Amino acid sequence: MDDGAARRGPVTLHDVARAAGVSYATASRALNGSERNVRPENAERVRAAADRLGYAPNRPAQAIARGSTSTIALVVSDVDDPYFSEIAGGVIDAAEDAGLIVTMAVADRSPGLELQIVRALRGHRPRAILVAGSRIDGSGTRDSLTEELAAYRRAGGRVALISQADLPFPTLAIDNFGGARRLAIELFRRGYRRYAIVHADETIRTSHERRTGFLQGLRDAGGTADGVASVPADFTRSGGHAAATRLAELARSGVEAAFVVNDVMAIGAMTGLRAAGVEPGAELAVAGFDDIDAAAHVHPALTSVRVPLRAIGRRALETALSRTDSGTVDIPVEVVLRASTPPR
Amino acid sequence: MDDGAARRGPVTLHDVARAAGVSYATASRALNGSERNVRPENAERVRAAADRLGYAPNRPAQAIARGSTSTIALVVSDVDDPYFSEIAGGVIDAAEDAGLIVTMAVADRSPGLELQIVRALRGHRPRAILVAGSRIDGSGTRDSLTEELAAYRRAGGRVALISQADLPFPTLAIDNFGGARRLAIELFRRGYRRYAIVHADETIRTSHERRTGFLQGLRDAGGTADGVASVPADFTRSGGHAAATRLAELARSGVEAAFVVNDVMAIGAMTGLRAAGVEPGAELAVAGFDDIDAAAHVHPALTSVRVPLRAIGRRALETALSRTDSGTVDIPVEVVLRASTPPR
DNA sequence: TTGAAAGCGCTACCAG
DNA sequence: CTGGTAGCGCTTTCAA
Repeated sequence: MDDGAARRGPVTLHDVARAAGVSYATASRALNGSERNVRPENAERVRAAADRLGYAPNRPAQAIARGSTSTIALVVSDVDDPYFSEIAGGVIDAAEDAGLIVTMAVADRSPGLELQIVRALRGHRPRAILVAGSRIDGSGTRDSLTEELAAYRRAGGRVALISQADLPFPTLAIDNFGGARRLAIELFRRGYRRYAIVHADETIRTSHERRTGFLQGLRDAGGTADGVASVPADFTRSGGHAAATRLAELARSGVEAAFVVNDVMAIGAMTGLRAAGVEPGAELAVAGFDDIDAAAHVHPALTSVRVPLRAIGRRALETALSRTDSGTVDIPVEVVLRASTPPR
Repeated sequence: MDDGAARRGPVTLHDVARAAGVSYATASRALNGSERNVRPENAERVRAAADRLGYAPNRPAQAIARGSTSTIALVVSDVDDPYFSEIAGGVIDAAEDAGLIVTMAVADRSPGLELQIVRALRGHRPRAILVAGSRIDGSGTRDSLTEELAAYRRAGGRVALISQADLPFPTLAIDNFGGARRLAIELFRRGYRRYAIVHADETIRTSHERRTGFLQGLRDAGGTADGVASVPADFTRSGGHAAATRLAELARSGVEAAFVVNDVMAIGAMTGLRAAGVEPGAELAVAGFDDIDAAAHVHPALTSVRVPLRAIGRRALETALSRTDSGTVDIPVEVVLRASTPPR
């Protein structure tokens, strides 16, 4: 009755074959091969033996024999940020559907680290490498990253980027400029005339695009971009929170609405405002961008621009895997007006 | 000048060796081996060639040759939940320090899926499998999961569980009962006498432990657990949000404080309360559990029980990897009183 | 210090 | 339909 289950080391296909009384090759076919060319009776015996022994095929071995793995590599800037974790959720979902597993690395918003990570990941021979995260202008890492990814692709790998326009790979481009522009128009229509924009460093592409889009929207709506107060802040919740001090002052001096370049910061700002004695929504309208899950669940519910994060994650995987080399995929966004920007 | 970089397929060690004019074995030693027994001059040439060709060692091949991979498998219930993403962040950090990469799977709070995932993961021969997520009583999956993990370990794998006491593997146990108990005592000391508890299904171990711990604390503080209102809810933010309706009624009928079994739900509840016209903190004190990042950044800041999530992630990896088979590691928790439960 | 060659577990091709 | 076996890319003895 002892099939060797107590032996050290994993059960191998060899063990299974012996236990089932068939050849190595047959066992392989029964378990993983084309399924079609092995007598049902034998196949059954092999499967039974595998089960009994708790056999799990050695993936690295399969990978090397087949020349391709069943993993997807995902690089994000930060797992704790809902923006990225929602994207990651989408990728993981889609990967699971495709029988793939995802390895996740965190670049911590450092282009240098991001480069290192991609290099390391390449060695794992994933089916695809997905990189999510705002490009940082002038980091000097652009070319190396491109070269790294190009080498990977030359070797047969697939690549997709999320929100990193202008690298020569299939990219899911989020319409930051257009979304912010339309948000501005809607806000203007609701009656707001005096604005503040809370934004991050100008080298962060996303922040820059959203800010300029918003200003353009103001002009397009018939207003002016002059006199819009600019409040720089960290690209994090505490950044938003910290910016609230300044925002509270501005509110008291007549500013009516604040556009914060992402929801995480906006939520931080709302909390900070409340702490500073300014009621968000009532005394200062606040709008964000991304429409993360939490946006609809804060109080007042946050006006935002909906970015279909989970769908983007799924789509990124599909794009990478699809044979046809789609260039840039434009992801449409949509303004979502909520209670934090009541009509005035 | 053409080293074959334009050839299809990845650059192999063989290519590097040839380019450097040394043998395969030497190249291997120079790049990955014990480093010590290759002439510096040769080592340098190999490294240069590798660099020039953009060589990245084929990990699956190394894995099979060495008999061990450099990946860690992490199973969580949900990536979007800060509880898990903070843990994941800790794991990824620690893994990076150890030169390991983490593959992440999401069990979606389904014990069945969790089992399947562990089975699949086993095939990837990770160095360790880490499972985070509250055990669900009576799911009938306990024994199979144990067997799967045992088989993995028999084959040389390492295992660590987070908050899943009572499976026979090294476990990081969060003191749910004790933390909730001490929270109750502190709240009692602050003057609260009439309570409600928002909790999830009793089969969710974590929820159960926190609820009973809180009740015990009330008794230990000299109060009574009788008459504590029980509000069942989903183990999610919207669950907490939905529970707020009931909570608002209770507040109006004299309940002074609500203990919500986790922060995500508690934050949802605070938002819901505000929407229902009850000011959290002022009209109804609210306390949560976990002390996720957001807890300190909502308004009013949420009283909670601090669970060192990131540290737990790091620790889980260390525990799994450590030779000495530590049994259960007790993770201390700490009550953090904030503005959502002002003294009364 | 180096090279040759035997595996590692599995797939896939080639005969039977 | 089945078995034998040559690789896959790398590590690691074993000799030289």
